[in-house]
Amino acid sequence: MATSTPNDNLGSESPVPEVVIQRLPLYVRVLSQFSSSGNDLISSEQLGAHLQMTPAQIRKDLSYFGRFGKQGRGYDVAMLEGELRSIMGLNRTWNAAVIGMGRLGRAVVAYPGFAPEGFNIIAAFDASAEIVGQTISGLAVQSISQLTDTVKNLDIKIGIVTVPIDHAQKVIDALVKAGIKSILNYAPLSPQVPEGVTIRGIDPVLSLQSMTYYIR
Amino acid sequence: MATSTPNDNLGSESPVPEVVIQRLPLYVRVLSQFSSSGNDLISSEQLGAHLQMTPAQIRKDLSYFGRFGKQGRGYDVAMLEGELRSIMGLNRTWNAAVIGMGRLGRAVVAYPGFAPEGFNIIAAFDASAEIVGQTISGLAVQSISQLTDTVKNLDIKIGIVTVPIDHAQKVIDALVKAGIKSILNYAPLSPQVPEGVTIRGIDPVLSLQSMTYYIR
DNA sequence: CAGTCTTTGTGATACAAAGCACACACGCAC
DNA sequence: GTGCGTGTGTGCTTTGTATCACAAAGACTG
Repeated sequence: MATSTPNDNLGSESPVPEVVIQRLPLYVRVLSQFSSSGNDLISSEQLGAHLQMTPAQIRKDLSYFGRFGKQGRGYDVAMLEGELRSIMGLNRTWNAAVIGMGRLGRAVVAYPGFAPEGFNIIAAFDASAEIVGQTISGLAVQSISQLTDTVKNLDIKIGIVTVPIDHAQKVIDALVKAGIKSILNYAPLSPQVPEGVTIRGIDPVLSLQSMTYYIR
Repeated sequence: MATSTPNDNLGSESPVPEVVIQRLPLYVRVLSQFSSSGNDLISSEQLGAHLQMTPAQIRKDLSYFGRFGKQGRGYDVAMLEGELRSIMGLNRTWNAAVIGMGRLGRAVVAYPGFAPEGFNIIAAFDASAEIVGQTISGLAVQSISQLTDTVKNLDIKIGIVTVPIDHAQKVIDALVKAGIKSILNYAPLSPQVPEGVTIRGIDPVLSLQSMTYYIR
């Protein structure tokens, strides 16, 4: 779905294309699979086969960040995974907050896939007075009015938006105002965010809609 | 996440770039919002403002399919939405099956967002003998061995994969073998699919991982 | 340790997508 | 019906991304 990200030409930092950044987590994933299946060396060819992309593209992508391979042998799986995690900021944990504790929000806080990857949901918010105060999956649901304070106090860096569509933009604005720079949006709208804030949308309907074209 | 799609140079049909196809549902969404807020004319400028993209790109995208606007006025909202829906194959309903009736599969079949957009989940499958036979959200869970038959009998065109990662590739292969050409994959792996099959992944972790780079 | 084989890293090249800018179509006013 | 304002559709240019292809680096072989 729609994504927006810093163009990142601030100063002279990374001129690394956004697409490349989006592929790195894929590499990390394949590498971790690969290493747990006993291999400790991998070639760009093998990596490419797993991801259905060309070896050249993988080498190009990696070359934005350094020289991690050895000619004639390939890449040390564990080492490359570590390097990529470090580049991406994945060798640490990140605190996240979920806003919207309806059906979807409950599913998100209960989802067991975040924590193992270092994403800890440590706060939950809702607008409804009936839900505020409840404990859901071990989280005490707070009022949205406490958002800014809690974000500051708990060092929350990521906001996950699971409110109904008609509240979504307001909530996103509030997150931005609270200083959040990374937002994961489950609401089916095209959100407006200022430059410098990255937002990614999760929207299965949009994915389905873009597939029917090919089977029409 | 990883997507794969027909390169679509079959015969001499549409040389329409994949990215364009992925944007059309966004246009449809904004148009439907816009019309329900009383407007019946929209310019590429306004559309662009909503989606944070340039007017020129929108006009270019639309020009792949025809000339829908009127100079000096813009686009008739309802008409354009209708045209786009027709182009995308969204002016009909599509039958879908969910494979994997664990936590995630249950959430998917219970999700109320699919049906209003014409995606009807009319079959559910699972490998576990305990789950097969249960009725979940009104669907009688079937054994995966019945997949091919049911797909044929019920005219199912879309497969939604919600099985654990270590079964996902097998299930995807089974769907492909059953003739499914559109797959929505919730399992966190990079699936292998033959050409001619479109697969889209829903993976919040991947989205989070590609955001941390910018706030590292 | 020379020769061969493999696989990287990367400049050069080809391809694809986005943006610009303007001619032209349409609507409206007078 | 002439003239003006607005916004489309699109050829051309610019920007961005992927691929090619090859030199150089390491490993292994006898």
